[in-house]
Amino acid sequence: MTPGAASGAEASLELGRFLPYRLSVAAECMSRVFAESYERRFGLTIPEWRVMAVLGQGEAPCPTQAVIEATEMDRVKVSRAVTRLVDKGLVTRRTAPEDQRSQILALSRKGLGLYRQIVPLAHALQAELTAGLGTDELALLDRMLASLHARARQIGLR
Amino acid sequence: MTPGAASGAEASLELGRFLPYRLSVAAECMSRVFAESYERRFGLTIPEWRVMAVLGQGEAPCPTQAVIEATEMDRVKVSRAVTRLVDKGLVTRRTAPEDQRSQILALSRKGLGLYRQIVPLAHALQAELTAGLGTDELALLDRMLASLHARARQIGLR
DNA sequence: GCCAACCGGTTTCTTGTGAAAGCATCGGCG
DNA sequence: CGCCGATGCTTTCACAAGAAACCGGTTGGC
Repeated sequence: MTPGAASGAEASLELGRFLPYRLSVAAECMSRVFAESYERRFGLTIPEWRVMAVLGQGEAPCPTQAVIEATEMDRVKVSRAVTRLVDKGLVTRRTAPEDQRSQILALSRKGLGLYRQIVPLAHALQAELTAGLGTDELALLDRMLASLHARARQIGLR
Repeated sequence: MTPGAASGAEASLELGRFLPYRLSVAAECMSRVFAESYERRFGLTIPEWRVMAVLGQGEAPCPTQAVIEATEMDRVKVSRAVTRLVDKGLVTRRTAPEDQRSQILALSRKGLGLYRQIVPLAHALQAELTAGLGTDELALLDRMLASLHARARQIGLR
């Protein structure tokens, strides 16, 4: 922190040291890298990938609602991603027997195959990005992101 | 890290532990909080606020190009944000004498007034969000974000 | 000087997003 | 049973974002 500016009430603000900005820019840049990679190699968008990621982990069929929660994405976004994935034959969608409104999603055989191709790439890309950081640092990063996320969420809902 | 999953080549991937996802979700959530606050209290969008933040720091008139670089935003985004700010009377725009293509931007008196209102709020909100973290941790976070950003950028440009 | 490539910035066009409305189903309560 | 609010998901609508085309203005090579 700049000498003579210890309190939280400075008159000026350097964007480059402003956390929300830093976080947003870093996240965006990172997302772009992944988005491009997924798009180029697998023809997937990030929302589509996120849905597949949820369906792939555990491989259990899963109601849409659970996907919405697990991906933290908008209902609409999920709905559209699922539609596209079904069109591509990567995901199956059947209405739940016990509640006809809800839908049970699962990876198709083809989808599972693709998922198994993507996962190693995702891990590799993540490793490449985090190469400069130690595992203990990464653990701390994780905790900090969780803390920031939780607080933002708390403030966000009024 | 999960026991028995030390290498980077796991068969599965838990979205909740996947850094780009975590980062993206946290940043988005945080942005929403700020966006809502800026909008509600000052009628500004985040792109608009970023432009003002750059113009406010140092208060020196500044060519558009510099704003584009400092905010890491798209040319188009900046162009539109500036237009709106000029319409609102918060920013002045004159063509540079030495190069008629380029434009020199600055906060108007009114804009500077608003800027001085926003800065303390921004700091306060940031403080609230980071309340759970120590200053040393925050410094580390800053370094890690820089590292991730730099690597992503490097990978990004082919 | 003149023309072509270039550059700063805006406009156009396509696409993705989320809020709100819509549609179908479900569960509770009279 | 039959209504009515709640719920799961989709569609519509308005708008923001970025790619590419565009429009002066500038610069460098001849």
